Amino acid sequence: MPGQHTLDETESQVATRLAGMDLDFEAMAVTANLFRAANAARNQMERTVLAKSNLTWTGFVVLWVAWIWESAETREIASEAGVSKATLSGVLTTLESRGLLVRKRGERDGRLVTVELTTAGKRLMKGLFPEFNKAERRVTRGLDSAQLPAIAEYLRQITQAASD
Amino acid sequence: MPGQHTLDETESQVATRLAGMDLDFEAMAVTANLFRAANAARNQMERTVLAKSNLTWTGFVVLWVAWIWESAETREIASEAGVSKATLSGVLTTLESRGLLVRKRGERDGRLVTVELTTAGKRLMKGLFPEFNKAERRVTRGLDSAQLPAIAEYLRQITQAASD
DNA sequence: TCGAGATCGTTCGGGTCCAAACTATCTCCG
DNA sequence: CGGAGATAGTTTGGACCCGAACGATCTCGA
Repeated sequence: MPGQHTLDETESQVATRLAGMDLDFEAMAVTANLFRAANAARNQMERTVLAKSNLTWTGFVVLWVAWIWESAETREIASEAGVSKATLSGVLTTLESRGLLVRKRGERDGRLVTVELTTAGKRLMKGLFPEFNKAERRVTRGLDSAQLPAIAEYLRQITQAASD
Repeated sequence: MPGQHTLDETESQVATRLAGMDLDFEAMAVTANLFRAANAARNQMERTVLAKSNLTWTGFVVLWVAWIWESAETREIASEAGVSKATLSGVLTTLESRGLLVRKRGERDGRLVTVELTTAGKRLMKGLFPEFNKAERRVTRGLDSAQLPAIAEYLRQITQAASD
C-alpha cells in the first residue's frame, strides 16, 4: 500500500533536498530501505498470519524463542527478541495469563527466571510456524533465490556493526 | 551486545529443532536477519543520536518526512513513516506540544491536515541529520561499499513483495 | 562471615502502536 | 438541492516499549 509518492519519487526528493550536504547517500539508501522492508514485512505478517491467533509480533517472537530452545532464560529471550527486559516482563505476563507459557524461578540461582511453553503454547507454535514460514517465503519472493544466502549474510553484517 | 548465544548457535539450533519440517530455511534466514538488523540498527541509532535530543525513532522519522517535503499531508507522513494514522495523530500532538511542528487545516479540503516544521524544528533537523547519517554509515561499515546499491535494491524488492 | 557490589526480574511513568468507533467534511448522483 | 457514501483525522482501549528506580539474590574478598 504505497503512499501517494512512489519510492523513486521519495528518494529523488531526498537527493534534491539534501544536495550539497556532505552525506553518505548510499549508506542512507541502505538503512532507509532496511527499515522500510522490515516494517512492511512485519505489518504484512501480522495481518496475514498473527492476527487470526490474536498474537502480537513481539508475543510471537517470544513464543518462538522459547519454542526453539525448549526452555529459555528471560535475559536471553529479551536479547533474541530485541526488546528490553522491562518490555519482556510485560509481554510474558500477557502470554502467561493466556496460558501459552509458564515462568519458573531458577532453582540454583534465585534471581533467574526460565520460560517454558505449555502444551497449548507448543500446539499453537506447531500449527502457526509453517504458516509463518509461508509468509517469509512470500516477502522474499521478489529476490533471486540463489542470492538469498548472500543477502542473509549482508544483514548479519549490519547486525554485527550495529551491536557495539 | 549479543545474548549468551551467538548468532551462529541460534541458527544452528533452529536448523536442528525444525529439521524434517517442510520449510524454506533460506527465506527464514533472510527475514530473521532482516528483523535483527533493523532492530539492532534502530536501537543503536536511538541511543547514540536520538536520545540526546530526547526524540523517539518515530518522532524523528515524522520530522524527517516533513523536513524533506517542506510540508506534508498526514496520510503521506503516516505511509512514509510506516505507522497508522492513529499512531501518527498522537505523535504529531507530542511534537507539536514541543514546538517542533505545526498542524494546518487544509483550506480547500477541510478534512486534510498538513504539517510544517517550525523554525526550531528545522534547526533541530539541520543539526541532527548529519549525525544521523554518520550513524547510518556506521551500521553499514561492515559491507563492501561497492555492494551498497545492490543491497538497497534487494531491500526494495522485499518492501515491494510485502506491500500487497 | 559478612557486607559491598554485581546481576536478575519487576515496577513505574510516559510515549508509541494499532483496530475500531467516531466526527467532520467532501462528492456526486438522483 | 439533498442525502448516501466515501474519505480525513481524532479518540478510545488495550498492548507494547524503554530507561530508571527498586527489591531480591548471588559473589567474593577481607
